[in-house]
Amino acid sequence: MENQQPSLKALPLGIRQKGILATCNYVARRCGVNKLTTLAEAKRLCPNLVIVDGEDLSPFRDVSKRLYALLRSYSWSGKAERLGLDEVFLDVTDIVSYNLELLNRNSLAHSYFCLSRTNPEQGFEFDATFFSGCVHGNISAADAAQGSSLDDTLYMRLLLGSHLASYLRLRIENEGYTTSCGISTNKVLAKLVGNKNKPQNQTTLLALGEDEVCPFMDEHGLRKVPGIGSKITHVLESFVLEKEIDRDMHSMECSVTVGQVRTHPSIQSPSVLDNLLGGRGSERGLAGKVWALLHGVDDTEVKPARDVPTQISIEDTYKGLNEASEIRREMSLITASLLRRMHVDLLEDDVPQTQTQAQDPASSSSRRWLACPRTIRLTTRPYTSLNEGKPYNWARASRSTSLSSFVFSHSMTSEQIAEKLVAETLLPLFYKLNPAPRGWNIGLINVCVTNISGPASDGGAIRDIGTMFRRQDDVLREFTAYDETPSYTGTETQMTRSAERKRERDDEKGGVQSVSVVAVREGGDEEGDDQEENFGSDDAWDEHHSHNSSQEDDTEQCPLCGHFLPRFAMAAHERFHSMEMED
DNA sequence: TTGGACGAG
DNA sequence: ATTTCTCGTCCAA
Repeated sequence: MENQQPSLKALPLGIRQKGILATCNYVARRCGVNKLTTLAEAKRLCPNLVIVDGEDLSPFRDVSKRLYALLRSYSWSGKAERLGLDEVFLDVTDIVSYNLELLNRNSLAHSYFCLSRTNPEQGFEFDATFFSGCVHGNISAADAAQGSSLDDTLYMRLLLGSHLASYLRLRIENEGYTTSCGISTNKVLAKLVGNKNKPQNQTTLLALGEDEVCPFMDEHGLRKVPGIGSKITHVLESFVLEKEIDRDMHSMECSVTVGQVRTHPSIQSPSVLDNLLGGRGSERGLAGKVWALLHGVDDTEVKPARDVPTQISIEDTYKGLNEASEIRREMSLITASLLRRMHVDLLEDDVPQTQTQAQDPASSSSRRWLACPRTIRLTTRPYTSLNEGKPYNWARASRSTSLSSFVFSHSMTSEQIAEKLVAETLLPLFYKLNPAPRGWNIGLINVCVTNISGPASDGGAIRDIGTMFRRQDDVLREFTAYDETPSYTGTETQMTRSAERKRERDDEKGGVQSVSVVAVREGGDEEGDDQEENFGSDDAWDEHHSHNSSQEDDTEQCPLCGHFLPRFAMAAHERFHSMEMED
């Protein structure tokens, strides 16, 4: 928003959804306005607050997608995990390792950071005698340790990470956005330290061992630790204070710090936590996970970048719907909206490429599905007036079924598809969920498509690694075409020990999923040891490239079975599938 | 596989 | 007006 209307940048701005602010900028936050504050409260705190309707988040998603693609294009490992619309984790261990070896220890002040393994020209000059941006931690102590102890490399790796972060943040700044960033050795530390100098600066956590990591963790409120939510906080807080905490679990403030829990005399091993947190599900890892988090230990990997989301859902809230007609109408609206999202996120990019289909009216419907959801789920929740139920009315209930394939038809209009879907799938699910003949009191409707996998109905396994890389490379090349930023052509990966990750945060928007194909790389790399992966030789790459381009001209892909057919045969082919579905 | 709990923005 | 709208992971039945 601020970018389309730069005049807004100096003003307090809030994004409204229903009666609350879904988010707001930092100017507004200085007035005491926050995420989730009610409209009335926000107006009171900040009378000149500019309010923008956030019912349609498409503009935010678009920006998010662009910036995510930008960050991702710098990754060598492909590890670029999106967190919400405006945050990204990048695992840059490989880039940092490479540049660590490039360093000339005799002239650190005139160093060069290489961003491409294949093109030495791509990079930037920097001064490796200091960290870029803010540093959290005791530099002199660490510096001393650097001289004496073995771990001078971690110090230098963090330093390199800080310069890479600055470079990437500058790229995003050039696009018109402000960012903050945390640089550390794992996700939880990077995220926490990234909070230190929001919203316009980055922070590197200079902590070389447990002796420095624990003090850093200790000062944080329990609830601030990502991964420790309201439930766990409630349990642990009650325990250390030796009393039941009555206060609404959702209130963000939690007086208890990580340190209080970590140093509590009764909590000296994960097994004690196990007793406290054992009660329900997640039995297996939970206690150990929490224990590790309290110590700043987090060995979860930064997830590989994805090209399609795993689920897409649209929901809306109401103050109690009771009429079948209303419910049906709202379901139609939601479904239509969901179909639009599926087009944006799952349909192949409408690339200018082939001129043949440029003015063909049917061209928009000839785009291929990158992936198809196989399941649809309807969730409802009863409307709860404010004082009726005190416990958290998170009473959602859902029913799901397989998603009929006519949804991917190229020969029906979106309106037809939506109506058919409501009539044949969603209403039945609704009645399964709410058998009551009358008196529904619907407070929320959510429609979600999930179980998204490749267009060929093969269960989602990526069988065609060559195609996968070709598309990824195309994405990068497109990007560099109009932005003259580096791209890389190799897809091999190399990891070394001592993972280093960094996280990027965009101010009001950012993050994303991109529309292309890379999908999940199956196969685990184990933490700690060097990882070598070699897929996709250049030969296979070329073969698929030519193969595929020849198909783009006069054939299209059946979204149901993945077959490529001549355009004129597609309608009949779809009828074939419809008949197939009947029985 | 399905549905719920929980946690993230 | 305390609950917006998503997205992801994990667990048990």
